[in-house]
Amino acid sequence: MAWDTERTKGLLLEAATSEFCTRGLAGARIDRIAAEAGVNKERIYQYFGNKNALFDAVIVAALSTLMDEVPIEGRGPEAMADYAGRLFDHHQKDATAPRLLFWEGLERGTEVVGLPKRMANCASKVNSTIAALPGVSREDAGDLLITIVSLCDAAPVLPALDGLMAGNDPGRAQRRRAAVVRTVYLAAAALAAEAQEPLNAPAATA
Amino acid sequence: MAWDTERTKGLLLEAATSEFCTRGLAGARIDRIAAEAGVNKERIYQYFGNKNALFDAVIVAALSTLMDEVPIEGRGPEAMADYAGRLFDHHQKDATAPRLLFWEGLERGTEVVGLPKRMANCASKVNSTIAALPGVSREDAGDLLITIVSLCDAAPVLPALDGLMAGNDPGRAQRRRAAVVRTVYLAAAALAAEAQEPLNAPAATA
DNA sequence: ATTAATTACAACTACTTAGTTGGAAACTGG
DNA sequence: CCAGTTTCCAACTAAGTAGTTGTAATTAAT
Repeated sequence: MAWDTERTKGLLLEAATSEFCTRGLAGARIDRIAAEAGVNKERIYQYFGNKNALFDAVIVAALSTLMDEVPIEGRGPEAMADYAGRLFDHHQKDATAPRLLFWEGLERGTEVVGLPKRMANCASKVNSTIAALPGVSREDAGDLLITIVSLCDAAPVLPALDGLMAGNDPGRAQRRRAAVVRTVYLAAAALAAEAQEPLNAPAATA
Repeated sequence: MAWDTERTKGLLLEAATSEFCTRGLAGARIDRIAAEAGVNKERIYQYFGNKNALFDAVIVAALSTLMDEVPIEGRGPEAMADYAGRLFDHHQKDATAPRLLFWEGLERGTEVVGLPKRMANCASKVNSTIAALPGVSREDAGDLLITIVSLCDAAPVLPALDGLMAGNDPGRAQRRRAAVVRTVYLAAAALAAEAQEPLNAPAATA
């Protein structure tokens, strides 16, 4: 059996994803990642460089995977609401992506890694949004996507907020999901309507 | 001059707020907090106990201050949209509260400190929301508030998202603000309308 | 003043951390 | 089988880390 370096890299990346997801960049421990992967930690430095570069690799891999796993499908405001619902469900099942996204935002600020690939991913989502809502501007499509991401990704990262606001009743996750879907539908429908009749500009900004 | 222990505590809390805000719980350094406050670090252990307890004190102080600084005023969906706009502006000027909120969510999970006080604060906001939108249920009011917090607090914590989606054009912060305000208005108006005519239930959850 | 408590602080401890190194083991082509 | 390269790993290093302690200064009550 030849040295299966790809497998080792994969094990390391998987363990690192789990560790960074739960503890963040500052809280993650290289030794723990190596131990969980069953690999000597020196491999991390050979394959990825250092802790920061490993974090970068985890971020790029996880967020790019997510983009493929939850596509925008169909047409009209319903399609965007449906997308939001599926994104919400996905994050409810596995909070890796939203947690990594917020870790990155908090610990890295505006410094983004893997820019070209991620910009391409975002542009692709913007294009899908425009396809779903013909006539909507790129700016409005981007804003709608940010709204969707904010609503779907904040929920699993702020698990206590639900309980603080609504008490401990069961089924509040489902109600939260419904609220997100409805809000996104309303926002998308407003953009679509505005795109149809752009002449009577509503004073929405006031 | 007597021992001004309150001043010392205040200096420590201020320095700790800044340190935890930028670096989080795992990334913060006790030595750095003491140095920035111009106080010996042993004082931290006398006054607050340990690093975690200091973090707790910072969280409770910062979030409770915020609740008072940005009140819900007026009636109708416009009032909720206005509240969202002021919250957005507040966080744009000073991202301390949203950053601490997300640090807490990521590093602490569901374990919330200062529960009674914070539940009271949330209940107060829920009551204000119900006052602004008569007939709305506590659950829907809480959901609307979570929507507002998600939209307003995610923006300063994910500063890169804007650029990734919409490019680097200036004024995108203002457009984002307008989008948040409009979205909140639509969500609040829908809840208000539903409260007026509760008999024909729209299939919003489907 | 004297005493007893509190507040301040520098030095210290025990431990953990990211990152390195030197050499052994496993694979490759000849 | 052999030389050269790559992969592996245990032990090591140098620099922090949270938290403690012994002691001196400050205060207020006697």
